[in-house]
Amino acid sequence: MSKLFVQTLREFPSDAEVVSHKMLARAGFIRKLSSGIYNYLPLMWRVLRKVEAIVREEMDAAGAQELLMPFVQPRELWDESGRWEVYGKELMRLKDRHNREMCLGPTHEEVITAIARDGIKSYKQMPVNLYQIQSKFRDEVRPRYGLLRGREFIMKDAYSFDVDQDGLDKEYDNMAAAYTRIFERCGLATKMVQSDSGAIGGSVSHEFMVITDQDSGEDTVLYCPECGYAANSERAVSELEPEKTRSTLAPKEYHTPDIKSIEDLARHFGEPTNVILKSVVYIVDKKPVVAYIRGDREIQETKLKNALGANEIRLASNAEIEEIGLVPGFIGVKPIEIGAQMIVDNSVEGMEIFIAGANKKDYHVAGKIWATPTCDIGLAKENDSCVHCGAALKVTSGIEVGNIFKLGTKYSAPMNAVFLDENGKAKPYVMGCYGIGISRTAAAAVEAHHDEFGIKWPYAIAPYHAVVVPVSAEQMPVAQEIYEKLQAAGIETVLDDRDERPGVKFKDADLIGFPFRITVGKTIADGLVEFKVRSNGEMITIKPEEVENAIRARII
RNA sequence: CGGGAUGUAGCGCAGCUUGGUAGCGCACCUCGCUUGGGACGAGGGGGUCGCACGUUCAAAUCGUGUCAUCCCGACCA
Repeated sequence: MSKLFVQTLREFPSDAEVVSHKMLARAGFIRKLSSGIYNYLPLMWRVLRKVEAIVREEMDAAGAQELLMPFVQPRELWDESGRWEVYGKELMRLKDRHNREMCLGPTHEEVITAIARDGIKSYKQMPVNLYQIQSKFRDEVRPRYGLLRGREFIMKDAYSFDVDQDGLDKEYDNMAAAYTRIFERCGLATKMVQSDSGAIGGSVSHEFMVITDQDSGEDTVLYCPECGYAANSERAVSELEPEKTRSTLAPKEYHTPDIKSIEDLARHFGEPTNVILKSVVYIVDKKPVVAYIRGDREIQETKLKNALGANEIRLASNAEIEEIGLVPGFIGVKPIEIGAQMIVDNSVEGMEIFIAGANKKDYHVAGKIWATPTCDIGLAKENDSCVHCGAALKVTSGIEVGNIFKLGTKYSAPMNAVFLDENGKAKPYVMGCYGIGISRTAAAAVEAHHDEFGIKWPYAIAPYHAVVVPVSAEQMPVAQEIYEKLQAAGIETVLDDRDERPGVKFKDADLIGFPFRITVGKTIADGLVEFKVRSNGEMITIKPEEVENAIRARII
């Protein structure tokens, strides 16, 4: 321990917000170099290598082959897939000395597709699954939460190539099974949930979410306790009550001076919020779009974006709303007359008589629904009905540690990455891609396993398995002996040989999170040492020669 | 990109209002003492006060600009 390069801090760093960031920084695992960019110090690197080792074992066992692609990539490749333009500012671009445009790889679909294009010419060479473990760079608009959302992070990314959809479906299931094993071995309980495909693209995708009790999860997951349906809120679908909602107001115009919000309107009229039409104006790819939804529901912007096939979406400012001839707070159902696109959520279908803005200041109007096609752009909520079995949905927050996508020919077709089938016909590969955030997984483990004193590493990914703490110098020889025996037995052990008071050693041991602590103190007079389990606080007094078995009995 | 805040020693902070030779706690070094849950005493090392320009006899302190960091939002694997 005296030689271990680790500096624990007495206090949490002031710039840390979430528990994993606070703990890892204070316990000397990481140190920030720049916003969203961290040094992985020796303890952290040991953890990361353990996570990587588990990932490698399971990926190899699942038939994938490891390779390593360059971190720096040429623009030409990204032009082929069309993502140089689409990816946006998140793509870290740079120029070399010849003024050639390059980028730092945020993901490697382009490169791997180029590799496959050169190497896979025949259907006989497939299926194949290639993966790498490497640093990725994404210039996040707002990095935060330490390792949970860094700009540079370590990721395992795998890409599969198949001759047809059937092959892809099989590999997708194969990867899902491997992922489940990986996270289990890392000591993490995960849920596999349906997700939106985002910038990677493709038809079907799932995320692996670590479910924590805290609010540290950035994603919201809806799941059905009855049938097992689970989805990210960006994608989750649900059913509303079948009954129609109708306002009791007579169909006419009402004076509503300065009453703009749904809540105020509900109070003013003495009506429930579900008979009020909510209108929200967005700027979608630079054009205004008015989205409608039932007053008690919320718009899910990712769904809206997908429904419109859009790339960029944001709320319109009041000025922009006025510019297209609408009155903020009093937007009604006729923007189509002034040229803005309309999109209506399914929830509006169940509104028979409703209250909406009158398109003029200080007036609302009650009336009947107008006929228009609807789609799903609403956020599913807790207690909505499951579309599969009707049970009430539940909500939880999660940390996304892995995701799997069915890409199909999204990259192979535009990049002309083809093979010859049995009939000598050229076809694009059917691809899948599969990611695991290595550094995020390690941080998620801290989120899931800690207490007020520090980290409680799961045994499989702990930087070390055990620490031997001699209370005073007299106990050093016995401590040294135990340390050496454990090391020889393959249990990675640290001997706290520092000239510190026991309190300091105990605090550091708890903070760093060694799964097992062996304390050599007064009881050694009776030939006994104290054996403490970090995860559950179990503490027993045993003979030194029993320590190894005590540890083995407690790891599964 | 919008809103808010903060930059002073490795970490946590005070000093700034009212300009006058930069401080505290922890950490670090030396000595003593202490040893079952972050002891104590004495001595010591370490800072272009984010950077630039300006005002002034004099700037950590006032002004302008700039950069960085953090929080909320928008965004995102």
